[in-house]
Amino acid sequence: MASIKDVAAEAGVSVATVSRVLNDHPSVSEDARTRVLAAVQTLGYRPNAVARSLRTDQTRTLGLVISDVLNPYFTELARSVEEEARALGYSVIIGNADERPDLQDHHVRTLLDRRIDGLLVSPTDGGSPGMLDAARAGTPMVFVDRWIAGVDVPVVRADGRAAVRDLVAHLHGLGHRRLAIIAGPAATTTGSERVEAFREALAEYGIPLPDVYIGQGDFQAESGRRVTEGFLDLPEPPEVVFAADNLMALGALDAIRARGLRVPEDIALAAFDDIPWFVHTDPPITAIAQPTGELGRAAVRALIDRIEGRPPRSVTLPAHLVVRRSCGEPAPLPHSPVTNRSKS
Amino acid sequence: MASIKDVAAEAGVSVATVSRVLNDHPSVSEDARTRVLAAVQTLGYRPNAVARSLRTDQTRTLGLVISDVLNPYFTELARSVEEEARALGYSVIIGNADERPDLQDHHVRTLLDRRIDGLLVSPTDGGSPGMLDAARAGTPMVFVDRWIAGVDVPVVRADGRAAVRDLVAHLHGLGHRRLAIIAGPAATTTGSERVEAFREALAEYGIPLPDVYIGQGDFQAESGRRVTEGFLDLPEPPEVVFAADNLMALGALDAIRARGLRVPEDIALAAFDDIPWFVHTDPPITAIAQPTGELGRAAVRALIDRIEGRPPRSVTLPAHLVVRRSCGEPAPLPHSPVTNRSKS
DNA sequence: CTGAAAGCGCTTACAG
DNA sequence: CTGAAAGCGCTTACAG
Repeated sequence: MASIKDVAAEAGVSVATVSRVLNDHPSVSEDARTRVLAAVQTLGYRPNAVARSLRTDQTRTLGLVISDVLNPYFTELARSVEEEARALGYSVIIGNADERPDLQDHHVRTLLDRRIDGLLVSPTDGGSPGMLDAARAGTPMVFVDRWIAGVDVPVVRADGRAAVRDLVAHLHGLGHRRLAIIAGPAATTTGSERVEAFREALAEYGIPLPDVYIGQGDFQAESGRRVTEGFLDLPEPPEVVFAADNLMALGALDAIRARGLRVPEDIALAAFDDIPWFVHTDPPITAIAQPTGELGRAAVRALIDRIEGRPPRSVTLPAHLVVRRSCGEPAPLPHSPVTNRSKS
Repeated sequence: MASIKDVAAEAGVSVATVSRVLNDHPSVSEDARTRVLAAVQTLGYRPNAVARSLRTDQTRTLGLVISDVLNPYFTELARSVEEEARALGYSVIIGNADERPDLQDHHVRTLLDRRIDGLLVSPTDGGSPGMLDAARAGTPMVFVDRWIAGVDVPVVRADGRAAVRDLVAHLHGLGHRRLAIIAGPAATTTGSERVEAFREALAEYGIPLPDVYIGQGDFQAESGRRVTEGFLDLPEPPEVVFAADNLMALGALDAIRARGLRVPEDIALAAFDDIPWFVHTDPPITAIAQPTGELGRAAVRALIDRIEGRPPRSVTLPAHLVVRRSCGEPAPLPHSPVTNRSKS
């Protein structure tokens, strides 16, 4: 691979001059510029980003540590992050934590070792040691979607409270009174906040949220299945299951279907996070949609502000309810009346 | 951030010695080793990967350029790639081409500039200039899923021919005779191969594949919608639509539903690539499943073999048919008999 | 406008 | 076993 020395030799100038034309430095003669450019052409020269980074102490790279690449929500987030970063002249390296704190830590460390300029993270838990260290060490950092309290890092996220309230109103209007939730890990903000929002919304209707109706999931499909089975085994199973993310909703559907039950006739289902497939599931699933693309872009802007010395701002955007048929409305076709469980 | 010099000073040795203990070089006294390790501890020292890479001329990083992150198939592929790479001591940087040759080129260039040790690519088209250059320049490279003819690069992919034959047998057995396909870009191998496999399988039953039954898509949902609308507008619309990937199947469903038609009563649907949601769509979708995880792992192994000087091998794994209900079997419940289109 | 030189943080022959 | 020194490929004051 040709190096800057080769280009300098080919163009008959010093490496300093080559570097200057490559970096658009103003004081370069027109003659030198054209000769360097020609040499770059003939040699097919591309600057070594590793060397440049070592010298300038910046990589123009952002790290993004997400909780689960297999979750369409994060994959969409990742896409918008990369897009905005690219538009602003940065690359992004994604680390997938798979909802595992140890893996999250692995990626944070690796990313920091590579000297990324800043870190975007959606923490998997209360904060793995490596992440906390990074935050304390002053690494430019922004939390997206999930965040950690007590750490001085800007947060870009969606507020689902109003949407959850709308959801509960919708469910209440349909006559549902026994509502359960499949929660995410309590150590994660989206895990606990969604439960709290749900509890508060229920309280407005005088409906309690008993512990047996709070299933502990981990945002992955398998946990949705397990928790739902537990709900269905209850002496008084819930009429509605609200999954705190789309993957656990998938697991819930698996469990419900395995029992030969139907949605929404036997049990209603709603999910946090909307995905294109929810339109085509049987039945279409009522969900709370986040402005995912906006979140990703805002997070990148905040992080780059921080990196480039401008004051970063936290951003909170509203989520909204998308009503479909999985909770019982609008009066689904009354097919296959034989069910073994009925609403209260 | 502490550098190797700081550690050396703290431990009272030279930087060479620090480097040796960090790299497990045998000739270091026990005493020096413990002092260095202690210094590393107290300073929270982490080696600068950028400097190390510049010096050793290796980054222990693999580049993965995929066609579309929003496609669950690629996201699963990416996950298995990262997993296997991590197990073998490598990191991976993902570049998302969004099915755009120009973006693919951007990522290949950026990755090469970063001096990744090897490149895994699922080419978006016949080969963008940057990619071809890289292959010719001898960059360690392996094609996954899609490949480019005439380039001497190992290929790790699935062979869907047998599965497509099984699919056609299944469709023929259900009485379908007018079968259409939503193809991927002809410039991509999976785009053309799937059409050819389909055509050959149909030929075995004496069924032709007229041009009007070949819709040109680009592997993204919107094209599936557009092509399907075209099919439905035909004087003699097909009885079956086979989408060459899951995203175009999603678009097809959107289009079918927009017309108020039902699957499979009015039109059957099958897809290449299986995803968890296909179990829960209305109706569950018959699909051809690839051994995605295996492909990702095999591709990483081949690439690392190449990087580390061992002869890499191309790998072809079989895909298989997963029959569900979207093509008409097993005799779906006869609900809502009022349809405006019937089978031949 | 231009070049020689220092230096970013490492690793690794080389000499001892 | 250990350290001084060179060098990876760049960028950037500094001097001219």
